[in-house]
Amino acid sequence: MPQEPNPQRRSEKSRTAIIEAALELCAEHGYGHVTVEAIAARAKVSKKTIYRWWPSKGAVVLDALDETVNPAIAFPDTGDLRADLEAQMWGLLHGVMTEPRTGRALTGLIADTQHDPDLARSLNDDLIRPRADEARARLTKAKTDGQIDPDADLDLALELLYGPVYYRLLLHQGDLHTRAELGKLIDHVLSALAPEGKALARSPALDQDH
Amino acid sequence: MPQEPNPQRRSEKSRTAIIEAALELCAEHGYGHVTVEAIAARAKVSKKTIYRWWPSKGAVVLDALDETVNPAIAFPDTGDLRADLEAQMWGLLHGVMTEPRTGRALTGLIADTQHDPDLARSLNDDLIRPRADEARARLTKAKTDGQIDPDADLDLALELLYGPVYYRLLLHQGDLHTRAELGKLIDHVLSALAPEGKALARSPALDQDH
Amino acid sequence: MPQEPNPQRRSEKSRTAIIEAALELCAEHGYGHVTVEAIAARAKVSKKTIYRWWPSKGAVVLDALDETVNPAIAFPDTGDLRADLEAQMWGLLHGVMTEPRTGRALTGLIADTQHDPDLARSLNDDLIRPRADEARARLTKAKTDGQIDPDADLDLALELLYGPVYYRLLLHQGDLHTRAELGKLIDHVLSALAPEGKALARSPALDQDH
Amino acid sequence: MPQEPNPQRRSEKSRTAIIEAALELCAEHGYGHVTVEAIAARAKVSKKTIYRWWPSKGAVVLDALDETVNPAIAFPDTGDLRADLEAQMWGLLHGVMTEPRTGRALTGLIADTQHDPDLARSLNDDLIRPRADEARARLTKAKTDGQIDPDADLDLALELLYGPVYYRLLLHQGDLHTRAELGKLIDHVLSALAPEGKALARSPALDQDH
DNA sequence: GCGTAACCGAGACGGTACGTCACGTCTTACG
DNA sequence: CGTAAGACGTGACGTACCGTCTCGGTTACGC
Repeated sequence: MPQEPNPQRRSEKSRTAIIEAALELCAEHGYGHVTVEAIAARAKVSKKTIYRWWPSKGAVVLDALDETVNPAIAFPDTGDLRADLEAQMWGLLHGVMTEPRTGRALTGLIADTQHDPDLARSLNDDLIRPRADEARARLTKAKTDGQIDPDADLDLALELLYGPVYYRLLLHQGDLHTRAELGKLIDHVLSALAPEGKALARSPALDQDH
Repeated sequence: MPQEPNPQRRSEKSRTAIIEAALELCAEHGYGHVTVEAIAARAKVSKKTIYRWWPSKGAVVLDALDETVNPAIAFPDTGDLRADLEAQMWGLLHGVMTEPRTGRALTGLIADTQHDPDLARSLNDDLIRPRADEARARLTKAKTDGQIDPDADLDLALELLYGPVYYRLLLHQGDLHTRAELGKLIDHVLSALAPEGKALARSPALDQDH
Repeated sequence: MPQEPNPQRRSEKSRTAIIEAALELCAEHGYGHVTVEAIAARAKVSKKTIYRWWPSKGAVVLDALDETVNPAIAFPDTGDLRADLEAQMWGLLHGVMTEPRTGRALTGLIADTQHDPDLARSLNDDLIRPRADEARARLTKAKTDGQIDPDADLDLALELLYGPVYYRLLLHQGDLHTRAELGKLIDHVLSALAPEGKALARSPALDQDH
Repeated sequence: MPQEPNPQRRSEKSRTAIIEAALELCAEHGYGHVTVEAIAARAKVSKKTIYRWWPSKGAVVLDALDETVNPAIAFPDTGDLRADLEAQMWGLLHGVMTEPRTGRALTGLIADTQHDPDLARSLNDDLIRPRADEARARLTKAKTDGQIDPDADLDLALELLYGPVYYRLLLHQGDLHTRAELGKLIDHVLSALAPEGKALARSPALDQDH
């Protein structure tokens, strides 16, 4: 029998210490230089205890992010779609990606998924997709409310919003969007989503700064 | 790559064998499972020879990609901006990212840049930025020709084009854009760039498939 | 050996396999061509396990000799000093130095001490000095018993006995003392140690063979 | 054809620089830590040049010692056998073994002979045996002159003289004989060699210091 | 006195082994 | 039974030297 560990008896103290240690070490040395051995040492925990509950360091960090990051990137619903989008995306940029404890952890985690399909699945299931679903739900609601065109392709819109953000995160790591750039990005996408009557002649978002 | 040692009598045979071995191993086992030892063994070369000319396996793979990938993603100039964009981006998707020898190599390389700033710089300098510069130049030319709005923000446009592509590459790895999706993406961005007189009432790209 | 790590749960099986492998490899290829990697491979043990408990291959071989060699060079006490000396020295020559498993190991070890002071100290403490102490004790007892001159310089005597033996071992490696030569050597030194009344007119040991 | 190097064209400058560098490096780091690469670098010489003329670093050091050491250990002949012996042996101890440039070189060289039979042969042929032959010749002359017993076993005598010296050199490296100890050793051996008429009742050399 | 063949410096090359690191598994003793 | 401690086999790391091998350049012999 593979005899899975009985989660009833799991030590909450150890769990917390491990998650805490993982984030701290990510902040200090960067995800790539964090090792299971170091997490165990920092958390005063046996390596066995880590491997009993998680399959890899990536899974630990994912759990850690899951607990830490949610408040910063929750999707609000104030009725003002543009404000809600900006709030959530700014939370993502400012509350997660530039926070030392979580930013390097997140990019490292995404990096790890390139050679760990299980981790990729977990990351999507636990972190990425739920946010996307929230965002899609918010856009769908706006569509129902008549704030955006009923024919708009919401998935394309989501890619146009989040693609550039992650693109910069992963390929220009230090150089994320400023609040102004973020605003321009959102303006552009939203203007294209606008219902026909309210459509602007052309998207102002692609005007240059002047 | 910053080859400090004066490459006065560098062995071209070894160099080629190393680059070839690196790409083959990426194709077979995935970038993350490639080791310098394996490259050396496959290329029948001493590890020292690899370390003499490259600082890390990432640098080797970068050089390998640089040589292999350029034809597929060169930026054409047929006069038809939309066709040129689609050709280049489809080359990127189809000729690089889904090619076994280069696709896994590229994503793994990007992953590695998350904890190797030198590699990140090299990747940008040698691979990413030159393509972006070509694309920007093509757009600028189109602007000069009056095909796109003189006030258009070309950098934003580039992010809107390439962001979603890399976003999918890195976060939904198996699931890249189809040709149709790519076309829609390009249509959307180009329509927003169109000069004022020719502006469509609203971007057709955000219509759903029907 | 100064085993810093607390040897609480050290694997006896590994320890034995390592020591055994070390001696076998010395016998097969000679100490100088033995490598830690080869010992590890032969003993089916990780290199790390060797380095955990010993600082160098020399230390391993020293431990191995210590366990293997002791019976052959124990100092007997039959009451007959000359016989005891000859027995012990012949054991050293025949039971250690010409045994394939130990002979090449010992000379190689001594060689290594020339550039490893820690090893030199260990070799003296664990192997050389204890034998010298036993021999000195045996001579001291003989002095007490009146078998040798009470004024005799025992340390000089020890050097005269063992010096030539090691001298040949290290400088004429194949060509150790025969039993007859050993007997002559012992006779010479003992005759010089004889108490005054029993002194021979001159040492017969320096007569040539005839 | 193996085309041996033509010694006529050999660069004396390189030869000297190599030998000089070898001894310096022995003095600085100890024979065991000297490498051919370091010798080449120090002597501003190509490795190829070293390997062209010597088969190994041991051979270089042997040549170096051969040139440097001879004056210190030449065997004098003043007519006074005891004085001659003491002079030569003290030269060996003081002029060679405790000299930084030569002492560590010599012991390291002897160490190396334990796993290099060619080097062992060269060392004996070039350095060890010639001295032994000189010593034996001096003793033979003394025998002819009637200063020592015509039946004396000169080879045993040589072993009794030099064995203890090398024994200490190799096994108690820091702790060589003092002049007094050396004198005692010589006295002991010579007294045993004395012709019958002059024989002492017993060897005074084995009396303890008092 | 002038080619030309050898030596020379420089250092790249294929190798072997080094000693270290982290992996993921395991064993032991405690609570 | 979960845990802390940590030894274990595995395998890759990046480095150090080995001894061999081109390279051009320089030197000195022999025609």
